[in-house]
Amino acid sequence: MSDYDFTSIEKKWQAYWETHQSFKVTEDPKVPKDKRRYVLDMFPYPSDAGLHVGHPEGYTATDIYSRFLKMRGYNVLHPMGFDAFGLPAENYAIKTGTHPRASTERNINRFRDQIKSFGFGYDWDREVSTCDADYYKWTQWIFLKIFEKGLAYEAEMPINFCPSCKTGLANEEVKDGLCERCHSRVERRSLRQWILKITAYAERLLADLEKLDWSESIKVMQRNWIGRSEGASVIFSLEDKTPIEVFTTRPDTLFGATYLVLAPEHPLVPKITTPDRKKAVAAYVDAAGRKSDLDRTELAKEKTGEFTGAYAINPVNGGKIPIWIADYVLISYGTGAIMAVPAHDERDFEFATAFKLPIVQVVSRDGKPMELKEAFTEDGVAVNSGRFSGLPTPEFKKRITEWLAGKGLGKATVNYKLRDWLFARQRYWGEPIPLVHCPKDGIVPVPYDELPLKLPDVKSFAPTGTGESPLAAIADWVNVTCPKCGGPAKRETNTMPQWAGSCWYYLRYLDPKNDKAFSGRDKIDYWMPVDLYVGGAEHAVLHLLYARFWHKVLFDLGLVNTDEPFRRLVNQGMITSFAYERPDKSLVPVDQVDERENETFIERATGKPVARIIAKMSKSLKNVINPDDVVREYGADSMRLYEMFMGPLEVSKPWTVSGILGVKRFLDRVYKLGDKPLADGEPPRELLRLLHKTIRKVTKDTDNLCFNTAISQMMIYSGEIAGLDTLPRALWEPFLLVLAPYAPHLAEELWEKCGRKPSISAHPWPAWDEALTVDETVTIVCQINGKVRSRLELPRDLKPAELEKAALADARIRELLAGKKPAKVVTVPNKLVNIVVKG
RNA sequence: GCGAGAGUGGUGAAACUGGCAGACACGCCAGACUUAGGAUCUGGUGCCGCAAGGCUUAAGGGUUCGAGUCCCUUCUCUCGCACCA
Repeated sequence: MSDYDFTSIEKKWQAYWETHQSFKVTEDPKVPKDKRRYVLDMFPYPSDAGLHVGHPEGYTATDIYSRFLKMRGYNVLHPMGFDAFGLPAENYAIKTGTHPRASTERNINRFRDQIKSFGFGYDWDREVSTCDADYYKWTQWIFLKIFEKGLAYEAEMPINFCPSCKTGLANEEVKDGLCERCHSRVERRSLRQWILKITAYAERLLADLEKLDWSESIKVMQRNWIGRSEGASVIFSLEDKTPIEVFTTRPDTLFGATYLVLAPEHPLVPKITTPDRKKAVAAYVDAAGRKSDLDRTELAKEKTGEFTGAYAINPVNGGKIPIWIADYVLISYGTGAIMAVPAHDERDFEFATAFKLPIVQVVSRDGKPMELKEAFTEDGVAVNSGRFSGLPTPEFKKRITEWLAGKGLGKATVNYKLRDWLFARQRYWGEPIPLVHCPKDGIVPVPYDELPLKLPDVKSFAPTGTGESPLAAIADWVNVTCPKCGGPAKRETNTMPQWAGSCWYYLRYLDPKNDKAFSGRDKIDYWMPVDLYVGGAEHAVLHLLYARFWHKVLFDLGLVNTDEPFRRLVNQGMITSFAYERPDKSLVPVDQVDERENETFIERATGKPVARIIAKMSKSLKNVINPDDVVREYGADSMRLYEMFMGPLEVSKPWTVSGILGVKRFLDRVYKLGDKPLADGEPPRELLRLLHKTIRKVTKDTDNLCFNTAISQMMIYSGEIAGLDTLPRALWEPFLLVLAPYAPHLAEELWEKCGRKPSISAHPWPAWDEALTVDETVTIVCQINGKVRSRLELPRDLKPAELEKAALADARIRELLAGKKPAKVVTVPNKLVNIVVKG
């Protein structure tokens, strides 16, 4: 008897797969379209911390699924690569002087080794790195296509600027006013920027979500982010007839508009402000300009504003209403101006109350005015609205919009919260934007045949912080001749954001070495779209929105075959860890806590009890699990199996050491089963039945990504056959086959040990015989008034009358009935009999 | 505040279209063998009760012969959004 030496077994088979190119994929034209699958992982950013346990969770899921599909006869594309441009490498370079390329390469090599140590069946010939010139050549190429299509523009405008990362950020990269990456407070700064017109695709990005098999929560996040709202734009005018356009979703409340509010940045503000209000207004505008978005929202409780001294005319009733400015109105949404209806909008109500402005009710619940202690924002029936009074809200909206349109005073309008995508970074380690600024010809694209525009070497990686990237300091790179007129010109020195490379990497995998095109059209047609995309939910509105946008642009250019890239998306849950919390909610690192009996935990330093909680893994809590350690101590197969056994893929779940021991024991048992002598005879009937049930369950569960229940079925099965002295081949080999996607190294080893030729991954998946899964007898539950009172072991498929008869004949049932007559008997074939008695 | 998802043993979790709640695993208990490093094997283990039996899927109500599952109300947690007019 030998020990389960997982380390040498895993090394052996990883070497075998590598030398035999077991997972190399080609575009075999004989395989029909419905037998091809593209299974994609979100590629990692190779940080210097190495892989964390969250990475192999998604990767294991897709690996099991891909191996499973392959065994079922599919041609499966399952590639891996690296999202390799980005700030951490650059920051490291600033600190140490190491070129980002050097540290990135080192990290990639480490990541690749780590990923390989799990035995994932990637086709490594298709590996891509977004920072390779051969790759970013095509990122630049696609950018130029976007530029040519008029979807990229340059603008100098106030933007989100992270003072710590020293670069501008897209809206999607700011969370609660903090930089999504480093959590510094984001400032407002005016910078020259390159911006992509993602808003031009807002409607399609929204509508096409319907076609996608994605989790509802991600779709909702994207919908909210795009933020479509239907309403009307209405033109108010000043006394001197200057028009002011506002956007409202409630044109039905026009009669209740008692003042207008402009954003402080609104261009009309300086023009309309009366001399006596100039000083106060200018001070307010200045203060608002210096506030960050966070400041503006943090102070949300107290409404502030200033009266401009000007008045506007309400187009529906000729009412003269004051015009205010306030920072609760955003210049970037709608027209930067609103009509305020305090009776029916909470914010306007607050503002009107604070500044003692009139509140006029124009909607009521039932057509009769009611007392308003707060804004009534629901739909209702119009009041105080002239000849529109009495109309229900939706009808009113339609009628008033038509009326306004007829008078040229407004029209139906759709607005989106989505803003254009700020696409320039004032940093070094990214794709150079391939444009040239010529004093004569303006913006001139770098000719396609000069791509890639290579990232030059620099002396200093440090961002200047002035809105210029480190590239600006390299005179002989910056100064060029204009591709158009040949005169002196300057290169664009901004680089692209990290998201650029990941917008299309799934297309490069299809044809990674193509130097004529970003990807061959035949390859795109062969594989696309991605059938299953697995990754973390943190990219819900960043990568996933940007990639959809680029894909749609490529689709419109006729360069790809579908208008959506990722047909099905699954977000794996986070792997968390236990930590401890004092009664005051402060956290205690795990190494400072002792466990006592019955689930109590004591902080060693104080001797006081602390509560066990589930927390994200973090260095400070000392609860980080390093996957390398796990592979070394328990083996890759145990790690794979454990991460899948913990619970459903989509939910987050805490790591426990005892949990991995459980699956390790299972693999130990399976390994020992391999020592039993094999027999060729007919296996026992019950075990054969269990085998077919197991094949069925593992097949269906794997297909549905329900790996935890598939594993539990394999545990049950292995437990049952463990009692045999000799192992019928017919029970053993099919089991190894269903185990193979889950614990591929062990399965290969045992497959070889029982005399089969490797690789098991190339062997067809076993089929189950439905007839063989059927039990001869079934347990019939006998209930009286819904309570289980007895169980009967009966032949299958008895008729209802027979079931009823059997149940009523049961001694226990007769005793409990005590002669009472059943009022009703419900029977469910092969399941139960429920006897209903009264009284 | 709004939106989405979720609340099942000591723990991670199962449960198909309403039909034996708690599969599988951890932990714990008992036994076997005896133990060199998280041993292994067998049995038990939702709660209350000596027992018969009763109770049990966040709480309460409803529909139903029958509800973890469907409907209503409330509570709690996680995530996302948050002056978007």
